[in-house]
Amino acid sequence: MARNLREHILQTASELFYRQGIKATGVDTIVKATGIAKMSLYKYFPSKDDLVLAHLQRSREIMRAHILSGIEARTSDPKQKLLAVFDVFEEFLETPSFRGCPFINASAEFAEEASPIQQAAAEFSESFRKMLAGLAQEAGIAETNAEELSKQLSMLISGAMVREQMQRNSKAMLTAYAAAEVLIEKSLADAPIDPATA
Amino acid sequence: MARNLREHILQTASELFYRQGIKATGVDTIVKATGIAKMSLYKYFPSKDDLVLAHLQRSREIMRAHILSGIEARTSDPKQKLLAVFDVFEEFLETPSFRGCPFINASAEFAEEASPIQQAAAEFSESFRKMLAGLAQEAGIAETNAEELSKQLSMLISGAMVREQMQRNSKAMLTAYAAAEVLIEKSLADAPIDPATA
DNA sequence: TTGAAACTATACAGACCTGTATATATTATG
DNA sequence: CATAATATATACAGGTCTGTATAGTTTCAA
Repeated sequence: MARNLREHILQTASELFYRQGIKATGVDTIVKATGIAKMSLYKYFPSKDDLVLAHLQRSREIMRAHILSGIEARTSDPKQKLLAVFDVFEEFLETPSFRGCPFINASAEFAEEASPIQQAAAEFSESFRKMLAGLAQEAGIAETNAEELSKQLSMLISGAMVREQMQRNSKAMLTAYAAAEVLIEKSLADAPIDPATA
Repeated sequence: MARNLREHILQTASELFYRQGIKATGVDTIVKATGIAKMSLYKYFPSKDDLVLAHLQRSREIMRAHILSGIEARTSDPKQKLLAVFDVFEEFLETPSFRGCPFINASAEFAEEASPIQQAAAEFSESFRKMLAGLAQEAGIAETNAEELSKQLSMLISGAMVREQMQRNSKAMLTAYAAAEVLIEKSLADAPIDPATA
C-alpha cells in the first residue's frame, strides 16, 4: 500500500489545490476526499507545506511531460514545434477544469519572496522558458535572439492563461498563437543561422 | 473625520492586501496598522469582503488614472501612445514594492468563478483591454484588428507582470515592449486606415 | 452645558485551521 | 500463530480567523 497511499493522497490534494486554491483547501478537506486517516497523511507529508511542494513538483512533471509528448505528436519540424507548444496549451485552456496556471496561482497566493513555494513556481517558469529557448535555437534562431524570443513567447502564454482564467471561453490562446507567429517570423528574419553551417 | 477615517482604513488595507496577499491579511492586522478600533472598521465596511472589493475598486481607479496621465505626459502621437502604456508599466514594475498585478493576484486567490472578487478582476482586465483597443483605433488600426491587437498587448503586459513577479529584476516589460513594437507594426501594415478618409 | 453621535477599548463567541495524542483495528511477515 | 508495521478513528490542544457585544471616552453641536 505504501507508495500507493502516498500517491493517492498527493493526487487528490493536487486536484483540490488546483481547483479551489491552496489556502482555501484545508487538510481536513483532503483527508475527507481521500478517505484516509489524518495520521496517514501526516506520516507521508510532515506538514501541509510539504504537501504543497510535492503538488507543485508533481504538476511540474506532468506539465513537462504533457508538453513534450504533445509536441512530438504534432510535428518534427523544429520551427513548427514552437507553435505546437501553443496548440498544446490551447487544448489545456479548453478543458472545463482549467483554472489558470498552477504556478502563477501559487505565486500569487504566497507573497513572501523567499518562500519555497514562490521559489518552486519561479523555477518551473524559468525551466519552461529555457525549453522554448532550446526549441528556438533548433529552429535556427541565434542564441541571443532565441533568449529574447523565448521570454516573449512565455509571456504570451502566461498572459493567455491569465486572460482565459478571468474571461472564460475567450479563446485567448488562439490570439496568443497569432502573435507568436509574427514574433517567430521576425526572429527568423532578423538573425537566421544556416543550419548547414551552424 | 468621517470620510477621512474611511479613506485611511481603505488606504492602509489596500497596501497590506497588495503587499501580503488578501487572505494572508487578517482584519486584526489592518486594525493594528491603522491604529483605529475594530468597531470603526466594521462600521464603514460591514465585512472583510466589502473591504476587499473597495480595495479593488480603489486600485482600479488609481491604475486607470496613473496610466492615462502617464500616457499624456509622454506623447500625443496616437501610435506612440500604445507604446507609452508599456513605459508606464515598466516604471511600475521597477518600483521596489512591486508584487505583481493586484487583479491577477486576487483572481488567483479567489477561485470560485462567480465570486464578486473574481468578477471585479475580470472587469478591470476587460476595461483595460478596451482602452488599448481605443488607442489602437486612434492610431489608425481598423476595429477588427484593433480588437485582436489589444488582446495581444494586454496579454504581453499581464505576462510581463507575472514574469517580473517570479523573476525579480528581469526587465520583463522591456522585452514585452519589443514584442509590442513588432505586433503594432504588423497591425498597421495589415489593415491601415487612412485617418483622412476614416 | 447637556445630549447625541462618533470613536475607542476590551473581551469574547463560534468557526476553522494545523498538527498531535491515544487507542484500536488491519495487514503483512517471521 | 505471533509480532511488528501500517492504517484508522476520534478527540483535542493551541492558534487564528471574522464578526459582535458591551462599556467607556471623545467630539461636536444645540
